[in-house]
Amino acid sequence: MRIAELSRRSAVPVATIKYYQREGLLPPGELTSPNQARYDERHLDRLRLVRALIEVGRLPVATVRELLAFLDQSEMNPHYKLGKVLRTVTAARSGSPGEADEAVAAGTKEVEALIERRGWQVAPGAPARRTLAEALAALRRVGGDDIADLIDEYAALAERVAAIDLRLVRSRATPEAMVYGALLGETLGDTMFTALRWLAQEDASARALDTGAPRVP
Amino acid sequence: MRIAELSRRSAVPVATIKYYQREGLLPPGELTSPNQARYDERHLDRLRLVRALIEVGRLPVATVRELLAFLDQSEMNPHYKLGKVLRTVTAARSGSPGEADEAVAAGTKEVEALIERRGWQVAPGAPARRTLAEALAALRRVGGDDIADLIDEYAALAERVAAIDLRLVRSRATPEAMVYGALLGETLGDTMFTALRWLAQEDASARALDTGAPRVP
DNA sequence: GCAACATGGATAGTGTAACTCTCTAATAGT
DNA sequence: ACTATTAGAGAGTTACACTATCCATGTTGC
Repeated sequence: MRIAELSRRSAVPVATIKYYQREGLLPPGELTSPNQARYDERHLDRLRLVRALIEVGRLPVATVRELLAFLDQSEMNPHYKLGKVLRTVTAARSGSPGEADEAVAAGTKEVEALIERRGWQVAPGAPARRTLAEALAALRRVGGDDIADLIDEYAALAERVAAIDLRLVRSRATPEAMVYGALLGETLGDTMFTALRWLAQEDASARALDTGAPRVP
Repeated sequence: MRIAELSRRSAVPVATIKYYQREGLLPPGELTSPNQARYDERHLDRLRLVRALIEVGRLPVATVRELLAFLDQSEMNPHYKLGKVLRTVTAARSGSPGEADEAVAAGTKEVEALIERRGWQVAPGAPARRTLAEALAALRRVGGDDIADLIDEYAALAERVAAIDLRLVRSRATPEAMVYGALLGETLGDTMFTALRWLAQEDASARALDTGAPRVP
């Protein structure tokens, strides 16, 4: 197919497709002449993945490029690749590191204690450690200690969510499919779970606090 | 205190404080002369909250302004206020609406069926509905049907997370404190839970897929 | 065969968000 | 007196994700 059809089928403007190609998110089409190229289903699949990661998964373009580069590396050990993918996604979805005052230091200690308590195996440099430490520090700074104190209960549920994720990943046939599944789980799956939590929260509020269903103003 | 001290104690640059004042996130100080103002602890608390919502909760400045305006409205019914807060936060954290093709329409149907199955009370226009529908549609477009098919299991856990959130909110003394707690839970608490999920995922991968702890390259 | 439209590739421009800088006149502290 | 600081307003900056314009070539409908 030509670029116009690729654009129509993916609902992505031609200019944007060209932009993604420049940025290395989408391989060039097969040139049939100096200014004509042909695209196939693989381009369409890739484009759909890119849009899903950017729009639904809210990943920056630069991160998507990194992730796709990993996926395309067939000579990399899949287990190593999986670690890279997890780390890249979490690093991108964490904010930029705030400054480390004593509140964050205390949060870091809390995180270490939690990991110890639950016997989790987590790399020392995992971005999620810092994200969690900063979230705890922020909660304690603004009067949300009661929330921070329930971290063990939340952790127990997070573990069960991760167990579902893992079961999914393992059910996939090849190591490559497992890595791909882990990527989807950590980006789109995360968005999905967050939305489910919002719905459940709204239900809980409506039910218990008698707000009624929040009205559209 | 003067603005320099406010800046030092909050670790927010003076120029940024002035920007937040212009944007209506922070009330002006008490003017003691045409070009001198005094700030107190309430300003510091507010500033800390603003930074936490922006940096840790990843909310846009415009959304924070909206939320603070609700919190400051003392004459608004707290239950209504709570609904407004939930809706405002979820709307901000959802992406901008993508176009509604037939995949999203199918996702919407799935979401409605799920809400029905679980007996959830959710307003028809809740932003989370669309977010979830788009996440499902995206998953199915990129080969993540297996993930989308587990939505009921995820929903059951989301319900339990929401139950913890609710218990917290109810344990607060006044209606105003409850609304404030709900805000913290839905922003900072969400960041906290997501980070916990990442840690649990890394543990699960390390344990079951034998990746070893992912190394820092 | 040829006019109208489409394409690849390069470059430049746009819009938004969140700051950050500069300036002025007027204090505050010493 | 003199240096540093401040309020308030406006302009400038940076990062990001597109979006638009060109031009030389191709393709296509008639």
